Amino acid sequence: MNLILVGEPWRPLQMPADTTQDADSLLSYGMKLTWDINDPQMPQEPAHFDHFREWPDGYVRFIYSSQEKKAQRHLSGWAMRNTNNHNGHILKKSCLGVVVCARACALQDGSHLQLRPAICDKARLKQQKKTCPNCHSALELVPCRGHSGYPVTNFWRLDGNAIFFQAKGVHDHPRPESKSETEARRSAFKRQMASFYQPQKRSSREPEVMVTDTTRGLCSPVGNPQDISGNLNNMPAPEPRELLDMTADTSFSMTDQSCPYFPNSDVLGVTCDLPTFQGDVVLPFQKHSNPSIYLPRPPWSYELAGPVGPGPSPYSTLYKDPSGIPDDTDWVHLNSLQYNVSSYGSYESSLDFTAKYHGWKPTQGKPGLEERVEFGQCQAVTTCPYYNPELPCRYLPRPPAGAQALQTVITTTVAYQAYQHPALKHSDSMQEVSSLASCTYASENLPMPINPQALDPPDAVMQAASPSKRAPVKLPEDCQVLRCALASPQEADPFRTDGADAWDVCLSGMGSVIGYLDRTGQSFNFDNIITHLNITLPKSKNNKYVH
DNA sequence: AGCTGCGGGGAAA
DNA sequence: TTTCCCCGCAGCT
Repeated sequence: MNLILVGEPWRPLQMPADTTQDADSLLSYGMKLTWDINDPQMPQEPAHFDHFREWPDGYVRFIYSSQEKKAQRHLSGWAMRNTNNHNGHILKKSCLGVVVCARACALQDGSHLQLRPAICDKARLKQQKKTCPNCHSALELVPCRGHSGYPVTNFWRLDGNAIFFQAKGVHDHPRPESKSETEARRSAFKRQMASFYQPQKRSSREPEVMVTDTTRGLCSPVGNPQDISGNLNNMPAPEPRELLDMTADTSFSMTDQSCPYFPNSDVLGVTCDLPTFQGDVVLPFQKHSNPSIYLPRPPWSYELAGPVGPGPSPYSTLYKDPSGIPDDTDWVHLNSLQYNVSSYGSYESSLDFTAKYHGWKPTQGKPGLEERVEFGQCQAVTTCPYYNPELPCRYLPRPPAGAQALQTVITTTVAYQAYQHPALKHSDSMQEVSSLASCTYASENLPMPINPQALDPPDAVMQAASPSKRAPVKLPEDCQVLRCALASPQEADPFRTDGADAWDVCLSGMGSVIGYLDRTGQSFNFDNIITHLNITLPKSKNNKYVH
């Protein structure tokens, strides 16, 4: 197949008339232009800027205004650390992954621990020495291998009045706690600690001392042990857009569960032991009925264990003394069941996907957009980064190791069906293709059909299904990725004025889908499966860093 | 203490 | 040569 993506540099890609409008509503501005972060000359004076994306994923490009504060700070929801690329003009960051419980213990609501790895090496080592606040087993760092076995990389480049952002790779791990959440929680913790040391002053007035977050319509009494976790009522005021998005979440109750509680009485006992507050203290979060309120990440599915790339598995050496007292402030209660999809941006992710999804309709397919990349063969790959031979079931709460084959079969079938639908109807009718699911390039905003002939279904299926194919799928450097996504303009953020951002739903692989559906008891039908096909494409030869 | 950016330098392909 | 990563340092919060 030939995904010919040759566009005139710095010019918006030409779209067929009947799809231009849709494309405009789905493309980020950065993706409409053809540029690479390493280009000697960047698009000059972009006409538009993209909204800041907190959770960029996939091979995406955005152009932010140089006035965008978050872009200025090179922020990301992902835990990105600076990586030296020996290029002073381009800031490169690589993803650190996510810190999880080594035993993948299920919290009270079935969710899993997903911490934000400390950026600082020393701090991260210190962090990993701590134990899971829920089961007291070790914490482990799940490295990101989403870019050809290497961590996903983000590039930032300031050029004129624009900040160019380019991401390479697809995160193959759940989202960690976002930086803002971490900071908010830590600051909240400090405030809570301060209040704890003034118990008498507060106790007499406790009914009056309500930390009210009017922006979220939440309040809870300070000093209540349940409040120690300090999350909801101490979260920073969201940006207007985020606030709007929260109110758009139909599952969000403004009244109930405003007071988080500790899911684990053991933990509660620990955290209520004031002396232990002096140091790092576990601050378990209780998931809100809508966890997106303060857990705005839809963790990737864990089910399909997979290779860890070139490096050794980090999981085998992480068990520690389970009797250790949790001493980490950095843990958050997540619901991985509802959020096995990846949405983009803090505002996108604040919405309850499960509530939205059923109202979605497939977007219109788009004829191949052009990218200044030379395409050749495409290869469907799975994203299975968590396989650990020693812990074969760690992310498979239900299927035992022996069920692998069964899951493989199911995965095969569904994967092929998911693939085949667009394939069978692709050639002449984009609308028919898109009636099933649109395949978007680079996961965000750029819908582009996948030519089925290049996907080579058997190969793709085999790779996704065969246990023997669990070996790391080495991809060409800087390969491009096509990700089938379901994007619904109708469901796009209604508060977004430019309509540039689409709701992309990307799963980390068919196995993830199956596992998710399996866990949630949903049937294997196409509507329940949002394909996430990674199509690798050869690297552009001129993709070099400017030195 | 931790985050961030810069830069030196080694390893691997 | 290119592209990784690790590491240390300094500035900042």
